[in-house]
Amino acid sequence: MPELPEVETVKRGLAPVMEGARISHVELRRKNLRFPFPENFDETLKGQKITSLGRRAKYLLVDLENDVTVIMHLGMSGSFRIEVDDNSQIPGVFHHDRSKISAHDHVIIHLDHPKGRARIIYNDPRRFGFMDLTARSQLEEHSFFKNLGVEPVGNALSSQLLAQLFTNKAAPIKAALLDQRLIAGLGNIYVCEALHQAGISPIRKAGSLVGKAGQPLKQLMPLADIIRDVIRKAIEAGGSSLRDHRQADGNLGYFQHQFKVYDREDEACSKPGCGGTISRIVQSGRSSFYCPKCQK
DNA sequence: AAGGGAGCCTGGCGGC
DNA sequence: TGCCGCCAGGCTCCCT
Repeated sequence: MPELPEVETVKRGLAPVMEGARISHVELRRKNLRFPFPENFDETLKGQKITSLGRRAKYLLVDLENDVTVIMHLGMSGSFRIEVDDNSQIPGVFHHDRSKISAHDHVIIHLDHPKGRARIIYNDPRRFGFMDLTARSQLEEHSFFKNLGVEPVGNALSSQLLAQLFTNKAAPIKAALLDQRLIAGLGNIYVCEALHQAGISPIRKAGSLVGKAGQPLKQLMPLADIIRDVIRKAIEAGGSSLRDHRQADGNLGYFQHQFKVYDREDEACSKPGCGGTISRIVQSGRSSFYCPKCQK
């Protein structure tokens, strides 16, 4: 499920149960996801109090009181669900029907929260997700993080920065925006949506939006604000729920209803007065949806 | 050296 | 109904 807004939504859903809770034990139902779990994964978590949850790009971060951070990535199909005991009174967490543990439930984190017991279950059919451990102080040096670009929400992302990142880039802007070393957290959906709003074709070479003096060309100017806006609105909507994929609290995100181009091949472009038709093309192995009439 | 493609996995869907 | 091929929100490695 996870681009940045979905991971942020997961974090917010898990926080009321996990923050301040103690991990009584961890069940690993297999020895690897995309990568093997670290040797000492379950022992390191066992007995630890969770001090806070965080997020960097599409990574979920779980801080423990022993200054270890658990790094979690949901890949393409990872999700969490929360199950609480009947008598639990954990604020902001509602009781959901206890479901059976299924074949793709790979990790179960058992929690003692001051207001009741709970368990956090990680499910991932395709197993592109992964988990790792790091000392909190070493996080930025970790191989997952050391080459990550700026967060797309927040002031670091500006048209000036985009111009700088795109200078002399021959790659299509679609690929540049998906490159986590430039901007960290964007994925296929939100890149398609942002480019449509900005009226920029995904095929356009990134470097062609930058002037000779390295300044953002007029067409590039609004893109930074548009990206920020798309991501913020998606977070507000609780992310996007494709194929009924649920958030950790059991709710569905609803941003998918606001898609203007993603998965809308052959539909009319929604831009007022455009009259174009949404196309699907493949760029570096991934679908790009765009309107050839108003995206240049 | 940057950019494109294959590979990692499983499940769901549409077409025949 | 059944089978087959295609597609999927990510990321890394390898080849050119």
